[in-house]
Amino acid sequence: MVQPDQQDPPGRPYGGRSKAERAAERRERLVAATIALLGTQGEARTTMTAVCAEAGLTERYFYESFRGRDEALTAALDAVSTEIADAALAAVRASDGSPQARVRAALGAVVDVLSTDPAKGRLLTRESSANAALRARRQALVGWFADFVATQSSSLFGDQAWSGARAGHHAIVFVAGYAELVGSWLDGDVALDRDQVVDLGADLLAAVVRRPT
Amino acid sequence: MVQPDQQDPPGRPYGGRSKAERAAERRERLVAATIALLGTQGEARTTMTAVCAEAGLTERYFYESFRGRDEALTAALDAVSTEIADAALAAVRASDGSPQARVRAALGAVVDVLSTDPAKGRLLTRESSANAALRARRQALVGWFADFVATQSSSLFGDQAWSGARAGHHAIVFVAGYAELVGSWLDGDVALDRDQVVDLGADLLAAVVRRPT
DNA sequence: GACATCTGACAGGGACGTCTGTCAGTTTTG
DNA sequence: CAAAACTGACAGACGTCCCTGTCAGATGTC
Repeated sequence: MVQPDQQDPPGRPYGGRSKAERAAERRERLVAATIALLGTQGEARTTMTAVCAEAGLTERYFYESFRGRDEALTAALDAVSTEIADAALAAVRASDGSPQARVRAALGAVVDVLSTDPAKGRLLTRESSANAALRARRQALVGWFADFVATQSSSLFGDQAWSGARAGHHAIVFVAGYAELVGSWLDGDVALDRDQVVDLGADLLAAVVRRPT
Repeated sequence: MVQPDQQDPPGRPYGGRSKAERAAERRERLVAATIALLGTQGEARTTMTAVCAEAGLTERYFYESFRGRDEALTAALDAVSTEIADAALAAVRASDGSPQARVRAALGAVVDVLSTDPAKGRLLTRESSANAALRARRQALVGWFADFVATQSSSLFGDQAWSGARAGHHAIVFVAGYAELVGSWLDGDVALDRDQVVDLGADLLAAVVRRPT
């Protein structure tokens, strides 16, 4: 019998790390490379070959983590999305001021992430609809962020806020619209400073999500 | 001397129409075909070959009107954009009610154009950022529509409206956000009827562009 | 130390789209 | 009726990217 004693551990350590660790690290490098390329070169130039070169890996390892180019693109979009969602949530939790102050904290956290690494900003605000797969994911994310905004607003503004489906529709407009504005701001097409962009967002969120008094 | 008597008219009639007429008609067919393909098949499948086949013309005539694929794509986007701008302006001029009623008339005209021919809706709300060239044109159009909205709002709402740069920024959010909402509505992801979508837009426009009283 | 696995480099088939060129047949002009 | 322009069909070079496969060398286990 040439059968191995155990047929489950088909991976052996290498360089001191297990197979799973190595694969995870490679995947991370590939995602980071995809984010960098998407945000600097654009979707069209973010080819599999380019991603592998940027990550310092060969095509074989690409297929280890992704079924194809689209999966890497959506993974990059997901990574940036969860990062800003986490940042916004953490900022809300860390803030203990008025609802308006909490909104500003959350928007400030988002704006800071996207402007500190402009590649992430461009990826999220511009390249996120450059591809059919990205577009589908972006739509889902807009819906997710809209729900997030509606829920948070409801708990922040209480009775003063819309609720239910209407709040969701208004939030969609805010999320997509503010993303566009931030994108233009990152491009230098909007003459505002960081605090003004945040304040503008807070004002608009209040105007859009709160009921007329 | 074999020189022609006149060197300017290097085109002769054919089928009863002048060269310029024929070229213009072919260009129109190509633009219509591009709109149809962009709006039904998506940007990726809107290849030059496909556009020519859809228009019933051969590649040579493509280059008669466009330098390349990108020019045809942006021409299609421009055509739909001017159509809805004209429709909105005509609706405002035809309406003689309150500012709110005029806004509803304008938004209704836009929504009707985009829902009557869903291809135009998808093209404008989804595929308009599927390509680097389209994205650049879309950004310019968002700015243009935002100025349009700000100007119209200013004349409709008078002192109650923001003015200047701030109005422009708010209008960008409204234009991009409402486009997203209409796109979702066209996809069937928003459970509203036509009038509700229009009213929602009118409410949001008022909330976004008017000063808090 | 022998053997299996892992890694990186690279070559090349296959598919697709762009763009140019040719060629026969039709319509118009002189 | 001849010459010139117009039209439509099509072939094929060219470039790019996706994806698979091979191969030598490095690193591990037994």
